[in-house]
Amino acid sequence: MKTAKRSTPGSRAGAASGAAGVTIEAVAQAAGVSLSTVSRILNGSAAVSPAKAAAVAAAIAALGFVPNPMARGLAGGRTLSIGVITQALDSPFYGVAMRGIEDALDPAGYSPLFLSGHWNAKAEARCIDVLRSRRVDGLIVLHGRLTDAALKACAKHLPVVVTGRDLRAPGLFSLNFDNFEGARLATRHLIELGHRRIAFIAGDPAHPDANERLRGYQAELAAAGIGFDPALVAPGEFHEQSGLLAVERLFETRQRFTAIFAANDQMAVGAALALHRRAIRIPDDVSLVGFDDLLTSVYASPPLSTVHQPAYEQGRLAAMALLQLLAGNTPSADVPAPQLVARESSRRVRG
Amino acid sequence: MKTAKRSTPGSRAGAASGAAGVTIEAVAQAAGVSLSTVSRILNGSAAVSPAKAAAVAAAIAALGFVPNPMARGLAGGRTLSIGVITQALDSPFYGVAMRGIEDALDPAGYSPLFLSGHWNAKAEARCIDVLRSRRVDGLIVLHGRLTDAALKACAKHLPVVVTGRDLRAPGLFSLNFDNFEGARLATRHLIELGHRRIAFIAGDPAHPDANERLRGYQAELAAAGIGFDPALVAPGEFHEQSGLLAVERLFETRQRFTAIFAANDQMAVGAALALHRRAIRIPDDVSLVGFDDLLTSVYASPPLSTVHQPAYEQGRLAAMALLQLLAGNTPSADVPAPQLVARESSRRVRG
DNA sequence: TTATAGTTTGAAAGCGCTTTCAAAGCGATT
DNA sequence: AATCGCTTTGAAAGCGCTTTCAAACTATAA
Repeated sequence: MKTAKRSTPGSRAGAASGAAGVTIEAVAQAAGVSLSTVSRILNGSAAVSPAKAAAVAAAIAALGFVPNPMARGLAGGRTLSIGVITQALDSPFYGVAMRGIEDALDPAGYSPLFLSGHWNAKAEARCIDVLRSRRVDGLIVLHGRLTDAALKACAKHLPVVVTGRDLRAPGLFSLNFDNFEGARLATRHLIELGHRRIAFIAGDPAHPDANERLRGYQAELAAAGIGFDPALVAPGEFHEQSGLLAVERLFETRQRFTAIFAANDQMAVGAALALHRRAIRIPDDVSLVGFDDLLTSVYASPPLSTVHQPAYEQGRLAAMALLQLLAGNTPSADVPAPQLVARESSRRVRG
Repeated sequence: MKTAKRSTPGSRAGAASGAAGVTIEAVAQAAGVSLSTVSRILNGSAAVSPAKAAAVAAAIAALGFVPNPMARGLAGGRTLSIGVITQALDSPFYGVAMRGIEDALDPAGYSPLFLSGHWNAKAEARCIDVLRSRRVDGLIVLHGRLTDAALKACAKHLPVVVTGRDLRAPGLFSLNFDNFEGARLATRHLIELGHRRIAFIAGDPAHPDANERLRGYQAELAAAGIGFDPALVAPGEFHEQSGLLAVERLFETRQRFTAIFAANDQMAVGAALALHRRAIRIPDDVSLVGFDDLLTSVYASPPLSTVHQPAYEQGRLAAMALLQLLAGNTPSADVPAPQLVARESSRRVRG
């Protein structure tokens, strides 16, 4: 069978649809030019007479030729695939970013290759090895745990775009969201509603975003002349369970507060459940504000007031920046500023 | 630079970590055997003397050799990559299945290649073309919209595993979940709690699962001697908004019911919001049961009673079945039976 | 008209691997 | 000791493409 296939190169049993199996050689033959000329047209790597270019274009269209990414990769050309290191495939936040990446890459003919780093620098390093062995043309790292130095080193071989930090290096572009300002917005919202005792559920301190959000909370409190009370800050880990536990802890230590600001929506949801369990009504008894604006937050009961973080846009912008890098341009990207989305989980404090 | 690289094949500027750039030739040289022998050992494609095998293994370890998937793919061997057609990268349900796939594939050395079909047969067909041009070794289709015939045709070239249907063909394995039984379980749960007027929020009728769930609801009603009232069935489309709208419609048409069974959790969440808006308490005034058991359902307020669907397991089993197919075995897989998870959104009907 | 520089083109090498093919090795058989 | 059949091994072809190199043009200047 293999033998048969080899002896009749054209007989690839035509793909279901499309026409995998059509090689560059077939195109060259059909167009009456050499193999190299076709390649040059494909890659725009050298000038070719308009006449031949037209003939080749026609042949490509007629035969439905699609270049084989494997062969391209092997030969040292582009593979048209982009490695993406995400943290978890089922993350409600990164999932949306992944969709943004896919949508931006697709029209350019690139395919993303997603690997999970599991919030773990070692795993991410492994991902990079796999991705490089697969000859990806570029790399997008979504909020990686890798050190800046490791990322810079990687960028020496491969264009890299990273989200969640500010880093500038050759072949490296970074995209960040203003978490500090976002947290100020959330806190200000609560203050404007008359709240003075605002509890804060912090995120994983290993995560720079978490610290920025805490800083924003403190800064806005200070700006409003409200003293910062460390007892009102409950540690969390960015997942639902930790939000629930944080609220439990707040009650156990007998804190008094009229509002809670959770450093992300997942913890806010956990917090909401803790309140629900104690028959504390949102927003009548306690106002609740989250951060991220996950898809699900719109349909929480009540719908969650939160700071919108443009996950889709971040993914899309990261991909577009990488495309720019690949094209040899200097990318630029305007990550939308944080915006408060006031829904039904926050209201004026009861006088 | 290119020239320099080529003229000194070994000088690949050593990868950051690992050692991409070590070729099979280097291994052969180090082990004092021929290139083909190394390949044979790598693929187990022929008997090799133990002495040489040991020498090669040692050389591989010493050099940190990792086969180049591109070259393998080109040469007609395996690429160690598996195409996965999912519906949306940010789906709370498929995301978990994707994680299951990743976890099962990783230890076997395979990498998944995720593409979204957007619930659309045409898009899926395109995905298959891309995947085949990338020479994936196998295909996993998560609840595809492709016809059975298209899938079977595809399986002629490539091992295929598909979820969400029952289909048997050479090179094709399918995995299904018992939606009918799951819906019976949910309905029975409500009936056992004393509910007689149970509204049903249906899913997208284009989706076989949706119809199975409706059938299950009807069957269990019949089994309990409760007449089926079509007016109690509100159409939905499997997303939150449609769940909310469905409840609105139920109220507009002045239906009376003490419980709602939504064909998935996302619609249940939408329904919960609609009830919340009307100050109808769950479960005190109306019981609510969903289907799927999404991660987020545990933290809904109140936590949602639902039918657990093993998304992670389905992903994992699909991947393992494909691995079996690849190994030339006949796969088998036991998708766990549906299980009702009674949480706090359902309770005994008020006498 | 002929030499000169620039442009377009094709042949061929090579990317790293798998696989065929035939040669070599080896023990068993007569 | 010579032969047969089996297993192990290496050389070489080829997967589909990119890229170098040099040949073949073309236009321009002398």
